[in-house]
Amino acid sequence: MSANASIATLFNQIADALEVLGENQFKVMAHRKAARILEDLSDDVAELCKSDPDKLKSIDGLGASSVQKIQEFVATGKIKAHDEVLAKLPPGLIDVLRVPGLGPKTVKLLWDQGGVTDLTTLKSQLASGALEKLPRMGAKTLQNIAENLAFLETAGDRARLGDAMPIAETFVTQLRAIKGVTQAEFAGSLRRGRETIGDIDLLVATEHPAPVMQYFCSHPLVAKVLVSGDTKSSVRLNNGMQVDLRAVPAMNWGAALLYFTGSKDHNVILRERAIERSMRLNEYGLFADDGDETPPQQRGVKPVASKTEQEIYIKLGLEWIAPELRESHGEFDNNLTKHLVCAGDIRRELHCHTTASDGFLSIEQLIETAKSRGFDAIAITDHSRSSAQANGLSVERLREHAANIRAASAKIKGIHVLVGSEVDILADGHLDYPDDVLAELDWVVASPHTALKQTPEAATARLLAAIANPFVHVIGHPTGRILNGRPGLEPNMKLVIAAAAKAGVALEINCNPARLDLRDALVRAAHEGGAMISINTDAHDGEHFDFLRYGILTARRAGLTAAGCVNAWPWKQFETWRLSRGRAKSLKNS
DNA sequence: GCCGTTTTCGGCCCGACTGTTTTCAGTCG
Repeated sequence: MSANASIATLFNQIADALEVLGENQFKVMAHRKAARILEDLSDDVAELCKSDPDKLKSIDGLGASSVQKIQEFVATGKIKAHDEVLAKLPPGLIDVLRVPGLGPKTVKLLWDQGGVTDLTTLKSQLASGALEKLPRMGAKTLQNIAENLAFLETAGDRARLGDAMPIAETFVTQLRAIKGVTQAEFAGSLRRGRETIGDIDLLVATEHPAPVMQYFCSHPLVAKVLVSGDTKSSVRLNNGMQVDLRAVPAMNWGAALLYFTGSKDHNVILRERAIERSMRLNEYGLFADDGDETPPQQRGVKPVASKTEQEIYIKLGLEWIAPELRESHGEFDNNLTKHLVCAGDIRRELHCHTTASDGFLSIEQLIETAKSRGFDAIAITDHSRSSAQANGLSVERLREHAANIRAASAKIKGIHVLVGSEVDILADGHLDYPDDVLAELDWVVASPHTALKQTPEAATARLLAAIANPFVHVIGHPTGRILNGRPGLEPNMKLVIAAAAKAGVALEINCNPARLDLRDALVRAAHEGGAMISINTDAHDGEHFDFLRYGILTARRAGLTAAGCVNAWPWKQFETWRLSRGRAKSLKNS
């Protein structure tokens, strides 16, 4: 685990412990915010402590106390304040907070008066009936705790973006079909395009929410209704995923969509801007602050803005900010919305596989698929010889495959076909084919597939060696991570990005939702560091071309522009760059 | 704990829903 992730974990644990101990809630929130900042930070904090400690101190949300803790961890591997605050609680008590519905107050009560010290004692105390005499512990509450504890024991990780999106879209389509529903969208982290999703947030506009709530709670995918109110319901699906639905009148649509899209930190800043302008913002709208404590929407006060997100941003002195940027990462000072790359900008696919290695489409099918999507080119990049598990090509098979690709290309007009390879970057940084073989190719994606647990130093040297090879165009899925699977390489990305920028090698956003590699924060660092980005689906089948949307969301979260993405460049510009690498040959038919 | 174009002290977002309550505490997002 990186230092950033380790420290973020400790900060979250401090927050959990402080909360159970009943400490100031703003102190708790400050620790959680610091943890979020560390998780999203592209720089390695250990590196930063050494090379640029001032940058650490300048990060908004990290104060003197947090910086001191970070420096302490980097120097000693521990945080004294963490040890001290956790020593005040039984070792397993903060795990009890993970049970849905159990917050700090209840956990404190269970500990003080119920003999609960961890998840095991919670289970045994529930079974023994010892908790029944506690205040506010009725039969219903105890039953919910037992059910939620059982759920926690089987619950998996956060859902991947690519798993949550199709489910959300199914619901949205069905909700839109209900009479009286004028609008329906998914919101939350899904709309912001985060790589993993805690739960799916759905929003509908309707003047008649009752039938919508009834439809939702009785949906065939629903395993358990968690909450069901007049305007808000939550359910757990058969696959364990939680889905929340909120219904609002059409006139409140924009305010609600803004509110439920988040992020939390983005919304806090919006509300602060509202207060600075003598207004208040909630999920019903932006209202003039008249000093009355009762919420304005309950008094029939007409909002200043509420129907669309755009008009709310405008009244707050801002232009609309794309959901992918709403993470409080500088979007208020530098709103890149108008410049972000979008799916329509993508003109070519530069990493995909045929049946020659581990794909499911023939060369012809792959080319036709790319053509049908309106692409001007496709690079066919089957695996190299070391990827035996993926039926990687020997040099002989590669040459035969190349001839087959050129033959197919000659038959299919209207699209450029690049003969390429996804070449393994071996553990020591050597590529899986010798340079004279690479020189026969139009296009080279170099990717790590094995030895993904090597040290950061070895990983850095490995990627730098691949970048230094003059035949390489793109480093494919640079870290090799699998979401909810394996962490992958942890190279010094500052050095990798600088080298890629200098050499003119692109770094990939692999769109496969299990990968999304590079991840958003590293794409941001790469783009800002002057490295080119290549967004590729790594398609092994026709439908994998649809993964592009996930790569685009990741790119937009990073503030990537079309100009920074080689897949979006005009063909001539792309060719000039491609041919500048190694001795790649120009296409016969170009 | 963090922050500052009125502030180095005094604020820091707020509403829906549930369960246990006779008026509200706790959780969640």
